[in-house]
Amino acid sequence: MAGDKPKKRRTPIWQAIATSLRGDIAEGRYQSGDRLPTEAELSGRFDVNRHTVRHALSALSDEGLVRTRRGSGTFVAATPTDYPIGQRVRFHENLLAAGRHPEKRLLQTVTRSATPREARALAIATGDHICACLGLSLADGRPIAFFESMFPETRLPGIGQALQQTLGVTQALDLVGVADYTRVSTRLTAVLADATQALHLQISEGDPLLRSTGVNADSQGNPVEYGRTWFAGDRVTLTLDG
Amino acid sequence: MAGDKPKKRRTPIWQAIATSLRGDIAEGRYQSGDRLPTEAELSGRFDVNRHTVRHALSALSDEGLVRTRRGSGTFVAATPTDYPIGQRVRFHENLLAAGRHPEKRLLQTVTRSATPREARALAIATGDHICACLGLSLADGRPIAFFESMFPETRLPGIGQALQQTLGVTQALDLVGVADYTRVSTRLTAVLADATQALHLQISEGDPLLRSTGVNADSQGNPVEYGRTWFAGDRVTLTLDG
DNA sequence: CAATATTTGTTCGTATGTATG
DNA sequence: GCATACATACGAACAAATATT
Repeated sequence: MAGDKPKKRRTPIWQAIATSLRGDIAEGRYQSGDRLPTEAELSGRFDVNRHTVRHALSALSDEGLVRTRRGSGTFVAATPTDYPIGQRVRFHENLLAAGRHPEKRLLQTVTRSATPREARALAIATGDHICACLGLSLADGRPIAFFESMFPETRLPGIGQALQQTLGVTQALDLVGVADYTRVSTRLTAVLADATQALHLQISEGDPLLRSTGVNADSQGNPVEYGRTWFAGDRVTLTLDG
Repeated sequence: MAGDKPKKRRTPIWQAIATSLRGDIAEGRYQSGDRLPTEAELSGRFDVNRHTVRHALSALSDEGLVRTRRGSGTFVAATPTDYPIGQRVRFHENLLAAGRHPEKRLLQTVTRSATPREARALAIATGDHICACLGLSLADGRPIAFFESMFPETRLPGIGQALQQTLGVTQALDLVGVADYTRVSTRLTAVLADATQALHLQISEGDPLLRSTGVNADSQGNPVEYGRTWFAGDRVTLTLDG
């Protein structure tokens, strides 16, 4: 039709609305799982046609930020948990800093002999006793990772009891005399979930997992933990700080 | 039938066979990708039943040392390529240092407008032109990663031609005046391969991929590249140096 | 393309030695 | 001694995927 009547708008209205909603979600005004206002309400609030609101919502949906269900509404998608990894990996601190509620469940703790691979990683002799524990990490009640952690019992006497008494690796290691520890190596790859992992993580067999293999060492460089963690691919994003 | 008095055997035959084959592989007698002798040949060579050979091969397969293909044979598994990631990611240098032959194939290069997400990542205005290219990274002729790389053409005039002339990102950026660049953010998660990715990576749809999303910036901190890379989960292990 | 041979995968069955209670 | 369970080892036949002619 005719040319521009209003002032030359550099950004389309729908993008402005999308940006606004994106901000609301980012600031936590609408949280994961919350229902956004109806398209009618939004078109009233922004004083635009409902089509324009739909365009904005469509963009957010493309970004994976929201999901719409016909007849039900538009919902904020479950945001993947950002999980920083680096030289210091502290599960509870990481998630608390992100404003989430961390939780850890120990499923099993056994003391057994180290396999050759485990012995090499921990720099102990094959057959030396290690304390191995399986567990689950949750954020806001949702399982996000399944882990297997091995501690050299010969180097850290009493680590077994310490792990069962306390809730976190950091505290347990502190109890047996390791005041500080840092990550000396991390290896990452992608695998498919087997039946056991799927069960614990409440996902389906064959879903993608991000597997992290790492060694933590004390300040003298002695390995104090060799662990493998399987992160649910759609619930976690590992972030590396440049 | 059984006239023989079997001597007291401490280690099972199948374990001895597994150890023997493991040694052959370790000494390079069978190299990565080579086909082992058929089960029939092995059962003849070791003078045992095929089941016994299969038991040994099964153990090696569990260790990830070999992989069997029905109707085809048993092959020495290709060792996953170690791929260090950190503030400096240089594909060619990384692989050359590991004694492998790196290769890069550009599949497509187009210039188009940036989506909001891309614009945000590159710190440009939505709609600014970017040069987007799809490609494939190979090690020793095997595809290991599929990538999508976006460059801000407004900030780096001529990047499109530079990319098509040269073989690597580093050289192309050098041509348009970016002498050095570092990674300012990296995000990792696991996903399943779709049909396109599976085709290019020569894997199956639904195989696990490790997706890396990252931004590279020049020494002043201006983003010069926004890229996503999908690594074949069973061919690559990302390593982080502590 | 089709027929054939090769090779691994699966499922029966049989037999022996060893550890356990 | 006996019953049971488990790991090991051999034999035969067939199914299914692949390679070759």
